[in-house]
Amino acid sequence: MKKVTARSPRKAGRTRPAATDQVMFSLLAAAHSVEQRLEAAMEEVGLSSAKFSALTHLVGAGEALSLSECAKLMTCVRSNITQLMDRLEAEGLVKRVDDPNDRRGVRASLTPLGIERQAAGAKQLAEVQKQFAKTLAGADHDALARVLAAMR
Amino acid sequence: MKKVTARSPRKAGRTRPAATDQVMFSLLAAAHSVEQRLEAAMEEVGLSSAKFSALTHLVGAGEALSLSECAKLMTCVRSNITQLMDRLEAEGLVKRVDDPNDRRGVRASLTPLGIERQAAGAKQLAEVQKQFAKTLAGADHDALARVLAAMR
DNA sequence: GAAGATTGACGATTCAATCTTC
DNA sequence: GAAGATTGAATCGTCAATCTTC
Repeated sequence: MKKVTARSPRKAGRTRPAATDQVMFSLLAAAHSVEQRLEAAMEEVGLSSAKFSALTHLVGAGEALSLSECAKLMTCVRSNITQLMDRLEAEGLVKRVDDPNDRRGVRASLTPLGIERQAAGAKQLAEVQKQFAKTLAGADHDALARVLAAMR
Repeated sequence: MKKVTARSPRKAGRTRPAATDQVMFSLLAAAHSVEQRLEAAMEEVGLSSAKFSALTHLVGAGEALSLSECAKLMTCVRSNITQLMDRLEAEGLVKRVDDPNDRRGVRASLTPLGIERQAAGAKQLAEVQKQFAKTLAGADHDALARVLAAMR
């Protein structure tokens, strides 16, 4: 999906409260902007959000995970993981290993390079988060947290 | 891009203020959820967000638009529009017409079916927005609007 | 040479169908 | 038959050529 930009019927001098109908679009636009920054930051270390997410889950697990487990953790469809792992494996960041207990299963195992890359990604993420926090004044930050919690 | 789910280290009883580090992820998750709902609503009338967006810009313009103009309005790359128009044209929602003034140019023209479909999409969008507004209490709504305006 | 559009390739995502193994 | 993984096709997005026309 993406964007869904809505025309902003900004009446000349009006700068005030995002027309109540537009709040939803503002939310989407804000998230989109954050995603862009995040994606750009990841690209600096040769990753994408999807790749970083997969690596992070593997690091967090501390062991090889079956592709199905990865799919569950990333809340996506299995075939997605299959292809994501194809790309990660092609870059030497993970390696597929046979599941010893279940001959149907395949587990994704981090390579040293994968671990290293994940760490680099984590640093990038921290940077983006720091930037994000700085963008929001303290009060706004709390207000946003409260509102988002309310609509979860 | 997508998601970037972060592990939520929710300490037992803690329900409080999304750990300050997680606010950014909450924002992304909230937007993701809204996008899902929007996409689902559009699908009910045989559209996607991208298709609806293109149709809406054409309706708004009130005339055929060059593909470059569409790209500008949708803030995306020209080749994206080429393919989006391919799909819209295949469904009979728009028609490519030669630009009379510039032999390089191609303009996208709405068909009656395209107009009708856009109206259906607009209805779906209104429904999602209504739902969105209802989810947020009045105060939260205003607070969100203010915060998002501050971080734009 | 620059602008308009297309094409081809790839990333990320989904779905439906298939194969192997439980 | 159900679960694990893969494959193939579709959408939506990007970029890097390429072709035609200005």
